[in-house]
Amino acid sequence: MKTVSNVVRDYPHVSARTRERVQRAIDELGYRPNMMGRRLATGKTGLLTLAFADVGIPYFAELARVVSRAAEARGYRVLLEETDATLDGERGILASSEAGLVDGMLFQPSVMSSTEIARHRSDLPIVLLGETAAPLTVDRVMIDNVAAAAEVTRHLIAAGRRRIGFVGHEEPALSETSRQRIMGYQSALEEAGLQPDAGLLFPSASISAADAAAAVGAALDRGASFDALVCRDDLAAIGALRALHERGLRIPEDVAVTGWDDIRLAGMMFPSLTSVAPDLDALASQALDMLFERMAGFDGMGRHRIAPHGLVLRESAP
Amino acid sequence: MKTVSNVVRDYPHVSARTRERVQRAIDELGYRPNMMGRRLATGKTGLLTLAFADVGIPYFAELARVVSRAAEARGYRVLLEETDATLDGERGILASSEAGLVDGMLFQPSVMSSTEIARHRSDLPIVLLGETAAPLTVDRVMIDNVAAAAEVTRHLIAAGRRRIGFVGHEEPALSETSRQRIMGYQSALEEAGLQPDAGLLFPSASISAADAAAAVGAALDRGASFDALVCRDDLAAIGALRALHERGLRIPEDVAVTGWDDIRLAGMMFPSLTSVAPDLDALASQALDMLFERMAGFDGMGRHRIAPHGLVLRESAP
DNA sequence: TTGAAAGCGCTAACAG
DNA sequence: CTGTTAGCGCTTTCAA
Repeated sequence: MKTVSNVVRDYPHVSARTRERVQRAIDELGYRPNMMGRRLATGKTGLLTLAFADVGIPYFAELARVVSRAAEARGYRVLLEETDATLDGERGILASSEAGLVDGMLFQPSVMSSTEIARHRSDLPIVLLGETAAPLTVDRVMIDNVAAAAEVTRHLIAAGRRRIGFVGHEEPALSETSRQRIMGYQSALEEAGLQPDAGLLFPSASISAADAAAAVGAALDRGASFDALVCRDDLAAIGALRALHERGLRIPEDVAVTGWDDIRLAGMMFPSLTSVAPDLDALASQALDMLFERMAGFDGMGRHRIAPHGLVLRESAP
Repeated sequence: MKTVSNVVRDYPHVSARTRERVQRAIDELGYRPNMMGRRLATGKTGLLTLAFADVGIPYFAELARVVSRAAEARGYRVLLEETDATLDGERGILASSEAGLVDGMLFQPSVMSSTEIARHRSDLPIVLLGETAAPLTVDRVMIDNVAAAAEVTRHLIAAGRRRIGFVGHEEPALSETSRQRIMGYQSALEEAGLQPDAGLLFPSASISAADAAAAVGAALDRGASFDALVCRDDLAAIGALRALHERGLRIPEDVAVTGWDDIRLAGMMFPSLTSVAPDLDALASQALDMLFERMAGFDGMGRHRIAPHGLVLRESAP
């Protein structure tokens, strides 16, 4: 029994002859190791949960891809879990009454508060993704949203834009993501001596191109005037493009537009989207590094890491 | 031990008093049932694999979402597996040397041949998704691609289009998906007395908007002339829109464009995309129905089911 | 209605 | 280097 186990797992101290004999039997019988047995015995499942709002949102889909590849490289598989950005959904993720299904979890909360996350004392190693306020006790990776938002805003200012709006944040309850991006946007305006104008903030009913288009369209129809839009994410930017196109405005001549996330389709819009590009590979590997350290027993304070980002200049805001 | 097990699983024949006593102990101790133990004992894992090329492709991301919700409603979780549309990737999925990790699998092959799939005698219940030729022995769900392609082509013909191209299939090796769509397209042309023109087939180097844009752009630049494009999928359509825009052609006035899959962003393009809309909910639930029957022991011939589809008319081909 | 015993398929510790 | 003996945490008989 043990010898077979050793052969299956490539344990070195097995004589070539025995190994070969066992292997032949394995092949003949079509034996497949049963994971559940192995995992019960070792206590490791080889599974990770990746939880976020909705795979149908391109950013998350691309994140899932990157995480899943990175996990696979470390011998892990990924279980996808969607919260629909609801409190219940997110609580369900943390509560998930069954233990031992996964060895660790990568979790991007949308609405849960830092304190509620902190209160959840679970034995499951967790690393948080994204900007939602993370408790000091929990690891987290994000990009520097404030800095990136300031960069993109500065880029517009340098191109001569003076009335710069912001599109796509939630209302009335701002997500931490939106808050940080708006902070960066505002600080860049102020640093250039421009007056932030609350009338140039255009919230969207949901994270979707359709709602962003509706918001920008309504603003234009009631006479709002701006020469650039910083969008919370690429979906909002795509919606903004659509609303502007519909009303015959030229992009970027009349209004420059920037997105965020640099999703695959960003370059295929017309005009193509200038966008903040988080380094997903770095983000995923930093997150997994910390998660594996936790799984290996590390029990220190929460580490908060910053993943790099870039700004990809395209036609919508050259 | 057994009594606790009974309480945990809500087995009815436990006295109220005992149940209450056990429950209190569970709460105090923070006991969580360990899935691996349960699953080893029952032989069921509660896990399903969903395998396809790439979650970064919007259609697959949306499919993942629908499947994952439908599976959850039946008490199952979904393990995501990507093949990158490579033969090795797909073989790896079928071979996956460990048994017992999942109870069943939904698999959308991209390149594997029907015979190779058939040859793979595995004890794992499988249902195939999509058009790739499926062996008679294996269950499969798809939409009627030939019919849908004919419908969309007829729609263009009815709108007065006469030189209708097809965009986005592979070259030189056509996928079964593309083959069926081209068949439907061609049959609608012929039925209207239009001459199919091989010069109006514009293959794309990959399933991506960028390559489709390059293909359509190159065709236009070498003088190809057409008044409508049936695109293999929405990504190809988005690429086609881009190439047409770049060259100052009006859509739909000069060229009408149709997509396929009706991804979320289809309605947000400018102009918004007319698209074939597969009924993903129906597709997922039919697939899961058959999969659960297999998991329950059904061992008959492969069932080949057709899920419904619609045609969503939007600005690009009203 | 409750409890005792056996075993799911594997690995870890130990002995030979 | 190989084999034996105990579990991992649960469920499933089967008795009490």
